Amino acid sequence: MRKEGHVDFIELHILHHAADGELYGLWMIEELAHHGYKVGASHLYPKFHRLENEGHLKRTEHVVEGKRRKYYTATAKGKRYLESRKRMVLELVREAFSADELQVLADTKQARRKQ
Amino acid sequence: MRKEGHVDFIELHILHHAADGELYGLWMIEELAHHGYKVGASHLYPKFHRLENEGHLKRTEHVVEGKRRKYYTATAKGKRYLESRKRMVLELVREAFSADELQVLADTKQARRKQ
DNA sequence: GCTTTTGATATCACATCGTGATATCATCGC
DNA sequence: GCGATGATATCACGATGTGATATCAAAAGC
Repeated sequence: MRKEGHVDFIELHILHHAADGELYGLWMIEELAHHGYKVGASHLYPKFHRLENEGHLKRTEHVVEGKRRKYYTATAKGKRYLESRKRMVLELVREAFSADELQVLADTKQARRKQ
Repeated sequence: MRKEGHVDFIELHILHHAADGELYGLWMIEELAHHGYKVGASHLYPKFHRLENEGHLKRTEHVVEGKRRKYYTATAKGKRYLESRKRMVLELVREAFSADELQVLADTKQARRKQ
């Protein structure tokens, strides 16, 4: 892996949330679990470290509710990388889903926005 | 990898095409290249073998235009597996894309269908 | 104020997977 | 037959994923 032009789904979820705000390990593990991804700490933390080394994530350590956590946010580079991968996801979606499925998807999203 | 509940993008592309009709190695490599995935033979063939062993793909070997090829199609199990993974993709898409992006996607798909 | 518990991060040893290079194989054109 | 071509297979190595276990800091119990 790590080859230019591949899509790692868990990485995408991480970067998506990190582009939106702060996240930390255990929270991310639960978030992924809600989506059906069974990701352990030994999978996630090394990924964080790699993404940080690559300059896609930025770490800020602080204490919340008496818990020492390492929060990550996406860097500008991380956001650009995320967008490029999202474009690849769209290509698969456009190809593999029917027009009806996409319309339902767009509708439910639109409806939620109006609430 | 190979953990229950994870999404492998290249596998998804393979299964999508295999659910639609026959495919073989070199064709799949080119198809993936068009989408920006730089996948080599040493990546793809072992994947085929694994998917076949798992009962997700079925192989039928025959000669076309004087070329001996191993064609794969998705089994019923492979199609069910594909659908379950597609649902996970939709969850990411619903979360990571804006209503406008999804509407544009649905529209372009609809337009193409009418041609 | 020391110990246990709890939330959190880190790492170890092993397995699986991805990668470039190289080998093998069957058929065609000559 | 023999080289060229399209196609599949595999090797050796590096990168990643995995379950188990360790470590760490602060809070709660006593």
